[in-house]
Amino acid sequence: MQYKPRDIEKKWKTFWEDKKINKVSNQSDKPKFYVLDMFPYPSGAGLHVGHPLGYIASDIYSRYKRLRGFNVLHPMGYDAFGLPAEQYAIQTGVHPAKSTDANIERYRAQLENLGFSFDWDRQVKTSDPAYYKWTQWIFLQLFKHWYDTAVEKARPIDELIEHFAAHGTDGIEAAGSEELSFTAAEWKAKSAVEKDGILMNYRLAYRKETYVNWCETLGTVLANDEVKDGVSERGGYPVERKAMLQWSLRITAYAERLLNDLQALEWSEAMKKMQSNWIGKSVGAQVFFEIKGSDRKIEVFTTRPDTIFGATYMVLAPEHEWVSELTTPEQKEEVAAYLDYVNTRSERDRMSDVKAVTGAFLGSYAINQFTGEDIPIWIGEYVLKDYGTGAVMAVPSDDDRDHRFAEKFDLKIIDVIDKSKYPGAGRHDKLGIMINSGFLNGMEVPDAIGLIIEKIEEMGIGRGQVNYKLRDAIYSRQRYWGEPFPIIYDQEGVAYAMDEKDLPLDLPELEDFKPASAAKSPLARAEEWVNLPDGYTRETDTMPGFAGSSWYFLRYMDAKNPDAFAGQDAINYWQDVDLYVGGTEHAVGHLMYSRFWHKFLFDKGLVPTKEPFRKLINQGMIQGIIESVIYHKEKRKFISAELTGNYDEESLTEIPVHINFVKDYGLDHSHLDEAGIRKFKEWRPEYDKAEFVFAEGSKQFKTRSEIGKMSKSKFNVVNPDDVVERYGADCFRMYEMFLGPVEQAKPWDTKGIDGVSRFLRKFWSMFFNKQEQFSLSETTPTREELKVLHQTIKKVTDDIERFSFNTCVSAFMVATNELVKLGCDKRDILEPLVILISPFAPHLGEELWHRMGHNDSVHRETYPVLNEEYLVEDSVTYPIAVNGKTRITTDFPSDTSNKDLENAVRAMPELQKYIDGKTIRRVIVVPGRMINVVVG
RNA sequence: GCCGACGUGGCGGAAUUGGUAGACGCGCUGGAUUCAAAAUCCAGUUCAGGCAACUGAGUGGGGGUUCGAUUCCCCCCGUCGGUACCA
Repeated sequence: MQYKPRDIEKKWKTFWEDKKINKVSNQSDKPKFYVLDMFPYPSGAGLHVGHPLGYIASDIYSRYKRLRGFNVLHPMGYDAFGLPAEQYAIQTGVHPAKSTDANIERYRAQLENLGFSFDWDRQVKTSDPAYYKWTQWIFLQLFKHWYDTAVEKARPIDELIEHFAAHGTDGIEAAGSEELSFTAAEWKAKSAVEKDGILMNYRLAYRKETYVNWCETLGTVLANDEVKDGVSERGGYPVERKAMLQWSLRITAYAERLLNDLQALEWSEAMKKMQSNWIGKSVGAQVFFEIKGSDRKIEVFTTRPDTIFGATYMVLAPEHEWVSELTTPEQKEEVAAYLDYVNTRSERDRMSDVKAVTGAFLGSYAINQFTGEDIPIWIGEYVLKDYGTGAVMAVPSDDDRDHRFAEKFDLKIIDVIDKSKYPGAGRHDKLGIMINSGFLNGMEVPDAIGLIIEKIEEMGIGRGQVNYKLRDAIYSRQRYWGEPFPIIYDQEGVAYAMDEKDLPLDLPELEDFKPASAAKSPLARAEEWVNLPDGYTRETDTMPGFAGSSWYFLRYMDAKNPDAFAGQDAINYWQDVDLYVGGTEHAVGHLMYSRFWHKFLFDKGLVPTKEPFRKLINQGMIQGIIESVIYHKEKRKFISAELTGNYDEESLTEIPVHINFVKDYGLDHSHLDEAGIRKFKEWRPEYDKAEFVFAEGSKQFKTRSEIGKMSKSKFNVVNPDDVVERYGADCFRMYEMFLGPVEQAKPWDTKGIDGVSRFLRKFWSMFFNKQEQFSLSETTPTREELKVLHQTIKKVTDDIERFSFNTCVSAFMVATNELVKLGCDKRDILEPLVILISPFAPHLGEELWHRMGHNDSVHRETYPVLNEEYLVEDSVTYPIAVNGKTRITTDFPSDTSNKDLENAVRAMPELQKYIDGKTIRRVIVVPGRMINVVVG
């Protein structure tokens, strides 16, 4: 009987569906286990072979946990709002909801094809009004809360208003954009607009002016990576920095908790480090600098207040609000020119380009109260508006960037730290002895920091402060395809929350998805929707991608609940995610926002856990091979890749070519042969007439190959459906695991799959006799057979527990090779083996299980028990090394003592030639492992 | 630039706590089976030298710790991910 995956897989899929095998209940006597995958964005290119990698791993783990007696939640859904669908709509006029639903349907079919044990009744879709009702609801809660730093907890905004009415800002410790101070009487006297402005300073969801990359021609805001060299990547239109009034979330209020709670998580150290670096806690001081001839004081944050005697100038971010005020008439022209330049630079450029030092002098001076000197005020692109206060006191002697800036513009440098006692210490190290620093002279740096902060506080010009690199998240998008804000404004622009019982606020229907004029979201076009009868207007921006994905894992717990984002019973049962599997590309963004939302819901008493994701496994990307042909733009010829050295790189361009046309793709000698060139010309008729230039004497037109993302635009997408069609889902699953460690990135190569396919046929054949009939022997297994079985149980179990699925597949191969060699056909061996393999190859396992005479699903079985007795060895093979180099191997009985081993080795005649007259200095015996003879 | 990860045969990778480097699979070579092919099976396969026994080298490069380093430490190179509006 041949192994026919196509028939088997279809049969068992139906069986599982009919018997509701994958249905998960929120009530169970079993312990719970929640396994979560990062849900996909349903792109138009469909699922490619890279997507399922993590899903397969988590599915294996889920099925394994079920066999071990857990009630396992393993759901799937779609991150359905996003830019690509909107761009597609702009190009084609197809409504994003329509294209998204079509893509979801395709994803669903592709996912089902792979035999995952998802409980599809819990599927979520972030663009579904029944879902985003709750995204909007959580947003409103953020809007209605402020963060009380005294109790480290979010509190209702009404309590803050009451406090203001009774005591003003007195006794308030709150996370805010800036520090405010007023009395109760002053509060009461304020207008509605003023009160709105003040509350925005405290709300966890608030509006403020922020800078964005604005592209006038495209009429839209661009992401940093859509901007290349100051112009838009699409079309090459100019991009400028523009201030816009936008919603933000006050994630900074939670910075300390986000940092501290990392400790208890079972995440990789690398991941925790990335998060903590992103939060970027630094301890230092806030200092106000007086400005000569002005009442203004410039606020700076510095981690090195000890170096304040060396602060010889100041640098403001070019966007700093006082730039124009502090610019003197003589400097006006220069400053304006510089601001024009900075406007064309993306934040990324400004941070990474450290060699090109740029700046402009404003003409004004601040006063360094410690040296008493006037210090010039500059602007420079290396100071970013949203980092700290957007202004730095520059200490060229102890900061690299300040140093480069001072050298370039010939500014004064005063050495304030003598590092001679600490050879090897760099400019940034907080080490050395203070010099040229008045009362600090002679002190060690750490002591000086303490004293200067005291002094700064005493002088009333600042105080010790903790600062975070983490910035509040901009939450507005001028786009159509996102959650509408449940916010309305009165004629004066005061923001009000919509009534919660009117949620969800549905997206209005539109014909045209292009941005509206004057930097407005497309929603501004839906005038009837925007303008309410009573004169109020709706917010026209929509929420960003991370809105829906910041809480979706909670919705799965109770996906259809109409009365809450999830019912309290369900949340109390499932608690949190035990295992979260997803890509490192989400290491900071998504994981940080989810943690923030979760903590907020925890403060509200709506979730019982402080952290959403207990354990995190990062899956590496499966990359594709990008093949391109080299085209000479002016000569309009294609150049074989090995000849490009003869041409100016500027005149050449790479044109991606479909990998199916390329011979030996991914290899050094990847090329187009005659047929390949013909296919290429048929595919891209615009190049029909172009000449192909070959290397002399060569018939192969070489292509350039590189490893990169699989994407529609690179024509290198490999669809799992095609692989499944040919080899079966079980083979695909095992092959993806076999490729290598889940965490590691690796290129896809379909060629190797034959090995796994051969293995599955071999495994299958163990259950059949020579007449190809299903046949098992009921005789008692030999010790040797039992050893193979129990070694495999041990290896596979250990490896699943440490998420090493590639070595599990190897273990199954090894076991099969050995059992076939032993001619084993015994039920007592093969039955446990089928259970063991069923998480990896669920259809194959089910088929064999039923053929063995069982009626219930193998996936409801109990995991085989390891018996260590069968693993005991009588003898150990010792490698014997001389000076660390292995020379011979010999068997010894397992219970030989170290002393006996040493004596036996010393006496071995075959070892003498390696000792070669030298003396044996030592013999190192590692019991059960190896023996090393040290000679010299 | 900054933060993080990775680098082992022709290829994907294994070596779990510092203890036989290359498990398992692909590919390749030779053979069996076949009219032939596919499929299957057997043997070999890190590199260099040698008919062989064997000898030497070898885990991106350089240095260090150790009886012993793919594994630990320092420096360098390369690739990938993130860098706040791609998802």
